[in-house]
Parts: sequence; C-alpha cells; structure tokens
Amino acid sequence: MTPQIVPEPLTRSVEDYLKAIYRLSGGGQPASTSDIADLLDLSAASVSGMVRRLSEQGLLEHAPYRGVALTTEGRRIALRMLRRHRLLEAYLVRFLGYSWDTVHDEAERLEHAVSDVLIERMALALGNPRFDPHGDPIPDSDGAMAELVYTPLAEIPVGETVEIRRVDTSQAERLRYLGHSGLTPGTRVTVTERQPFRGPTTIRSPAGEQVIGDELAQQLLCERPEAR
Amino acid sequence: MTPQIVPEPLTRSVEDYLKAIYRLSGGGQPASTSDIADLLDLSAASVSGMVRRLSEQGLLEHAPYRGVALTTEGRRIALRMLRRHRLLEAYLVRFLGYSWDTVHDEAERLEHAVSDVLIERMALALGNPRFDPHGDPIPDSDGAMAELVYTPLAEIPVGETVEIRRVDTSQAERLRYLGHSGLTPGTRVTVTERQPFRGPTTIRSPAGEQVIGDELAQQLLCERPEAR
DNA sequence: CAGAAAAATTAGTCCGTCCTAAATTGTGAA
DNA sequence: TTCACAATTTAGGACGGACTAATTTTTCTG
Repeated sequence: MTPQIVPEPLTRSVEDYLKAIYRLSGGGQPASTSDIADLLDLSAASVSGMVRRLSEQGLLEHAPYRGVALTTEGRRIALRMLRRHRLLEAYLVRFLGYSWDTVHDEAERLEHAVSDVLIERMALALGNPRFDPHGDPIPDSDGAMAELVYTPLAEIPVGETVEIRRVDTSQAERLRYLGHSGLTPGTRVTVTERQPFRGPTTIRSPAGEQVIGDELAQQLLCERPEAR
Repeated sequence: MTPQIVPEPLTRSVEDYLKAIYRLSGGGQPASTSDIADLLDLSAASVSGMVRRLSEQGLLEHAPYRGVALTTEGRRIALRMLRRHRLLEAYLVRFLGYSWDTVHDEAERLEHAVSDVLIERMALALGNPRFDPHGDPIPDSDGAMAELVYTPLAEIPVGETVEIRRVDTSQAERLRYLGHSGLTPGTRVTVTERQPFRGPTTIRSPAGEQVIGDELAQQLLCERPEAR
C-alpha cells in the first residue's frame, strides 16, 4: 500500500466561508470578521471561531483584530467553488430553462454536491465557456481566470458608446429588471446624459432610452471600445 | 399574512434514513435496527438514537425491539427522494455521458441538493420517463409508482424466453459486468440450462450463450411473456 | 425451559457549527 | 490624550449526528 494523501472532505460551511473571504479580499486588503458575518448571515462570534479553525488548517491567515486573507490552498478551493458555481449557472440556463435571475440559488446548493467529473462534463457540454450568464469569468480547472478590467456604467462619460460585459449582482429582482430592460452582457449602449452627485445615468440601448440609478449603474460593468 | 406552514428542512441524514427504511420495509414487514445500520454503514446505537428522533417527528413508527415502519409522511418523503434519485440517474446517463455503473454515487449526492423545480425540469427534458437506466420505476410527483411484478432470472424455467426489465443492484462492478455482457433492461434472453441447488443458469442472448451465477440471476428481473 | 447468543437500547462522549453574553482590543472625536 | 463606541474575541452553551461501552430484551438452541 502506497501511503495515500486523502484530502479530508470539506464541509459546506468551510466552502462557503472560503468563497466569502475570496470575494471580500478581492481588492487585496484582508476581509474583516464582520463583513464575513454579514455576507454569510452569521454572528461575528461564529465567524471568529471558524476563522481560528480554518487558519489552524492552513486555509487562511489570521491577524487577530486585523482581518483574514486566504492562503494559496484556501484560494485554490475558493476558485474551485467559483468554477463550480459559474459553470452550474451556465449549464442550468443553457440546458434546463433557468433564467439568469433564478439560477443563483440552485447553483448555490449544487456547487457543494457535484463531483469534479460532473462539472467537467457540464463544461464540455457547454464548450468550455469562459463566462457565466452574468458575464462573470469562469476559472479554468487550474484556477486561472480571465480578470478583465471593466468600467462601471456610472463612470462612462456622456456621449460614449460601450458594451455591457458583466452584471455584478446576484439579487434576483435587479437581474429580472435588467433582463426586462434588455441590459444583459453583450448589449451595446450609449450614455446620453448624467445628473451630477451620483445622479442617474441616461442611456440609449436597442430597447430604447432609459434612466439608470447610480447604484445599479455601478453594477453594470462595461467595456470601452477605445480602452482596448 | 396568512399563517404559512413551513416544513422544516430535512437534513441529508434524515433523508438517507427514510430512504433506507423505505427500501427495507418494502416487503411489508418492519425494518430492523441492524439492517438499517448495515445499509447506512452506521452503528446500531446511532440508528437507535435517530429512530427515536424521527418517530418523535412523526416520520416513522417505532415498536421498541420490534423494528420501524414509515408513516404516511415518512413514505411521502422517501418516495420523493426515490424520484429524485432515479430521475437524476436517467438525466446523467442521457445527457451527461454517465454509464449505468457510475451514475449511482453522483445521484446519491445530488438528490439532497436539487430543488423540486430542477427535478421537474429534468423530468421534462427526459420526457417524463417511467423507469431509470436500471429499470427501476420512477415515482410520479404524487408518489405513485408503477410497481410491476417481475420474476428473477433464477426462477425462470429452462426453455422459457423472457425480457430483462430491471437490474436490482447498485454495485458498480456487477453493473459493469452486466453491461459488457449485454444484459440490460430490454434484452430478450432464453434460459437453456440450470444446475440444481441454487446453481448457475445458462442463457442465450443476442450476445451469445453465457452462464450466470445464482446470486446475479436473482437480481436480473424479467418479464415472462405468458404472465401478461 | 434455561442459558447463551444476538439484537436493541441506554449512557456517556465527541465533533462541527451555530448561538448569546461578556470581555478585550482598536479607533476616532472631544 | 483620553474615553466612548465599534469591532473582535473569548466563554459557555445548544443541537444534530455520530461513536464505544454497558445494559436490557428477545430469540435460539441444547
């Protein structure tokens, strides 16, 4: 018998913590206990406890009272979950009649249950897509991911024409609204007007002219033709 | 607000117990603690404890030292899991390249994670099949199921020609062997010989002549033409 | 029908994950 | 620079679900 390194199976909770910390520490700075608690809807005390256990397991680094960051191993697992989640979303939308505003919750549960084999079969059936229905990049099986830099619609100057590439929300109502308004990845829009002080942006799209509040306009990530 | 009865979510464990008890009490007599423990690979003490909790919840009836039986509600849940499991198997084989010997484990994990919506979408994509790849009947969403009476190959008299309808094992090696031997649901075989005292059965099938041990022949469930 | 063996249950423990309440540490404003 | 408030951690506990060891009940056999 050759000694076999069996990676002890991760629990749902652990997977969710790592995903949350990955999201929160995207900008480089560590994730705070209370931000993690908010995102996962848990008490700060619970997060403190789990953080201690996960850092003992080598999945993250914890500077007490200062926040946490993923280790290489922790990030590997987080990216694996991200791949699963986004491929599941793509598969469910493409083959099983889900709309982009209802697919999140289903993927959220399935991502903990599918095997690597199944995920790769789904990827194959989809033709190894690089983006999910919201335009979020899908990490490849090594964890590499197209990290493209987009500009929020809220920051596009008046007069410019851009293409929506990614929608940065998982709230069903917002997605449904955007879908009905024809504002999905791939749509080309022109900024025709903007009110000052974080005011709304007016755009012209194939669906006509419409006004988008600042908060939503921050979540519509666009590619600027001249920025290429 | 109308008062809403929110069925508290069942855990994986509970779902597995109910499925196991359904299988074991199929023949009408109650399931024993040790049979449940064997099937789920748990200690008898653990099963005793869970059985107490489940009967307090009204999911099964427990006569101490005498075994357990499902209540109507317990059976409803067990059949719901069976529907999920079998539809998942059918879907994975049909659309995602699984073979009938590898599909069980994947379905076993997914059945706890999929939503009712997803299951019904899969059923639709499959054309609402009544049987899974092993020939096991799929309960409909009300829990009704085609319970056909088949005869084990081991009990088919010499000379008779029958059609394999269902293969009653989930062991991957057996399924793989049967698949390679061309003995899958829908295959027509003729019994040409049988050794006494639970001896092997010799059959002729489209794949040629072969000898099947008694244990396996008990698991190959056949339809006898004249029994219709 | 008694005693041994088998089956089932109870007692006591552990682990993972959550909680609330209390204590500690960090931070910004007077 | 101090002090109050916010953020975080620690303390202590609950619960679900598993375990082993000990006990009780049933069943089988001589």
